[in-house]
Amino acid sequence: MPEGPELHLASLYVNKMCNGVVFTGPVRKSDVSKSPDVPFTCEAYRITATSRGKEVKLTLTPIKSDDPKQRVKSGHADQPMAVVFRFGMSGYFRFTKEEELPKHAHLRFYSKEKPCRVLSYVDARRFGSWEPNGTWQPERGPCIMFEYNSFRENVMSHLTDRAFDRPICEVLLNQKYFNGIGNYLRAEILFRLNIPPFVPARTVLEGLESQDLFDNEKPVKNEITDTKTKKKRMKEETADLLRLCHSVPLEVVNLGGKGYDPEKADYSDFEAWLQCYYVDGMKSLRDHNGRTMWFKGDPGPMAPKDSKSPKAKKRAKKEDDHDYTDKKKVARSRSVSTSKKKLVKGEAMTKMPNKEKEAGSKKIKTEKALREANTPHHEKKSARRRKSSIPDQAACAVSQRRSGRVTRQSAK
DNA sequence: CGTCCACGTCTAC
DNA sequence: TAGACCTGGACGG
Repeated sequence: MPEGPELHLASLYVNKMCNGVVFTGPVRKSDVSKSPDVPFTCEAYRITATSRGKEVKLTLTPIKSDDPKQRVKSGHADQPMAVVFRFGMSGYFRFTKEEELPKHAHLRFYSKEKPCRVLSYVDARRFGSWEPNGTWQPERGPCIMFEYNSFRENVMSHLTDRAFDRPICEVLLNQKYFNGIGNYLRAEILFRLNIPPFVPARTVLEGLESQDLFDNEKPVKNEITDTKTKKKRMKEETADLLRLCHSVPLEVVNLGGKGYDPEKADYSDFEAWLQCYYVDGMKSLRDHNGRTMWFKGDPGPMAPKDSKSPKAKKRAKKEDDHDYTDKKKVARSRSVSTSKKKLVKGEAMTKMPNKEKEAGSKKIKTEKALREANTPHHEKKSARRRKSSIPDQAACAVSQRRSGRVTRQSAK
């Protein structure tokens, strides 16, 4: 679940679910986990969470006894402890009844209630980790979402760093500067600005301001500028890559309780939100680190020539189950049409929308028809159909839109 | 059944 | 710049 927005949503989930809940006893770890034990035991404590970029910190706070003379049991904590988590590729938190512990619940905090409940850190692949008495990793930069000004300043004041010699799409994954950006966010952000992914990062960034005067909450006040200037500013504003590194992730947070790989119920909203990542019609290439970069149009001068682009094989959207919201699914009225934007006309190849399988969808027809109308039909990809899980219409339409398989240009 | 792919770091050659 | 570290879902045969 893991890019900045998901980590933040995880912190909101913990605060909401654990608000008012009293936890007790030791923190327990699964036998299979290689992460450290969390040496914290307490008769009564509370749990709160905060996030920063791609990390979440839980704070375990002992509750003082009413009885001032009651001593803290030996071996029991009387001071707060922080535990910092990184989610790897599949981490998330869940708060469940003890008998409903999720599979792969590797670290567990037990409530004091009668039938107790458990806050679990769940991580199927175990790439995630936690650190008792931890602090935010010092090598990671300021949070792209909640430390926007310092994030910006940190990037702009280090443009001479050799790190910026690399293609912008690869630099966006460098957590020293872009703490919170991950693979789907880099694709969405560059797509919004139509920036070729394999252009030298410094070229794209130099020229931007260290300070975003047009900051969020303060929409340029008392500034008497002529319309022209204003327009220009607006333009720059919307075209500012660093600003999008802040605002695009916040859009995901605002979708409410989900993000990548969330509960199936709400997942369709996230899918509908994606404009490029895994979307039919978009191209993809493996970057120099072997990560799939999704984009549209020109790859840019530093594109891995050689290369291996992703196998044109399977793609699938999983939809498991972790939703940080309680909201029951409301009828998804998301209109497909609104979510869809202009379709790209067939690019040189690589991926084209695939044809849909006759199987389920039917309402999709329209969309598809539209797309084909604008798309040169020279393609033939085998389309693989991703199961998308969401049964209702919008969902179908959405999944249809993005389910295509891609066909990589062959590798010669 | 087997292959490929996945929201991310880490560290070893 | 490669693996290593893991599980599991979607596909292909």
